[in-house]
Amino acid sequence: MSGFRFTLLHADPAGARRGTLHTPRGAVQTPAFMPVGTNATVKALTFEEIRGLGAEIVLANTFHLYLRPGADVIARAGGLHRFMAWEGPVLTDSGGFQVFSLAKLRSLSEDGVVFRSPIDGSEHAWTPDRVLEIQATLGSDIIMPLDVCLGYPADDAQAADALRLTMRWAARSARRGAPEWQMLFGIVQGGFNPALRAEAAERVAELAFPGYAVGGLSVGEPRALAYALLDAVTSRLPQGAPRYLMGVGGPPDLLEAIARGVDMFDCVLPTRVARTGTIFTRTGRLNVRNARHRDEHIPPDPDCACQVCRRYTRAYLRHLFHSDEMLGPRLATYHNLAFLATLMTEARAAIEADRFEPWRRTTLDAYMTPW
RNA sequence: GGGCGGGUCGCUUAGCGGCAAGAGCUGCAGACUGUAGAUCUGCCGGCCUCCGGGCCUUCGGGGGUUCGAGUCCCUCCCCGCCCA
Repeated sequence: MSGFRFTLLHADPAGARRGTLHTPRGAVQTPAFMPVGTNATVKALTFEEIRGLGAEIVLANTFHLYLRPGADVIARAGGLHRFMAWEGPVLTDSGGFQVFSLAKLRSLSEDGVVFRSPIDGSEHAWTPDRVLEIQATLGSDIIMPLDVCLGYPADDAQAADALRLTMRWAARSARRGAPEWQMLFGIVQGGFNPALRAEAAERVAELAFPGYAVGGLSVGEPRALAYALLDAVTSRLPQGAPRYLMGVGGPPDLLEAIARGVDMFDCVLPTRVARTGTIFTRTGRLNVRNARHRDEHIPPDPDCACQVCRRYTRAYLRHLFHSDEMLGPRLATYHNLAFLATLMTEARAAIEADRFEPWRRTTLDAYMTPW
């Protein structure tokens, strides 16, 4: 794992952290939001645009790319970065989440999972080792171990079972380790019981991963519960390693999680909702399709300085969406990602200046939409 | 002038004696958190509602038959196609 280093630059008294994750493909300033490029594409945008809007790292998906076009194709292309023409760091998800949410799970055993492809029904067997091997073939920078993902609700017995298996897989993954040019994170699961989460955090931390992910949150559980679970986890992770909250990306959630010591995020929400016309603004989310925007000849978010907000209007975006023009999803996607990039930039500045809490409160108060 | 076909929610249409009346589109809203350009949900004649429903006005116009008519009959108007 040469070339990787996480530097904790500053910690807010309340717990928010400002850091830099150095990778062989560039540094990532944290807290950071990682746009999701499941199929080796952040839907609707080019990577030039992704770079331009301020993203320093993107997520791609092992599950999807393994099934199509196949990790071997990507390897022959010269690796994921060359394949998709993104020179910055890439984090790949292990595919654990997708095996449980998208595939037809055939069996779950000590050795791994057997599932059917949602694309062609073909059967595949994944072990923790195999998943690391696939990610090595893909050539991503930060990789994740196979884990067991639960939906909400899940009772403690289920969560404990899933956690035990996830932990044994984590131990196997840690033993195998990653090539020196990759960074392997550990994943903390544990369902919806704070005590179980705390135990999971401690045990994953014992495996001494260079970074830690928190999985299985924002899957339908009450927000207050998610925050409590997060508290239980981050307080038990080593200070010197980056913490990555998987799958979280609503603006208020990001601020709450940063306050709890999270450094990295990924989420499909900003890009997914953008494709149906929902955009983030400093006063909350809004749907540009709505009739009230028909004659609003103002920027999508008047408080945003992104390329979209500098050139286009709500009325125009509304027209694009109503006309089913592909530029609508493109502009909305660009704006939402730029919005989060800016939000992260502001959060970093606030932490550095020891004014994260007041900044967070002000920002949350202005952001009226409750999610 | 003659022969067919047709006029039902903004559009396209279903309906063939019990109908405030089905579908699709549009429209009006909502959902989406390790991806889903997908999809799903609610509303879409008016008024009231204790949300169970209640009342009123509707299927080109007028008249009629019938307990009951968008549906059957007469008549007028309009549209499309064909023949002259």
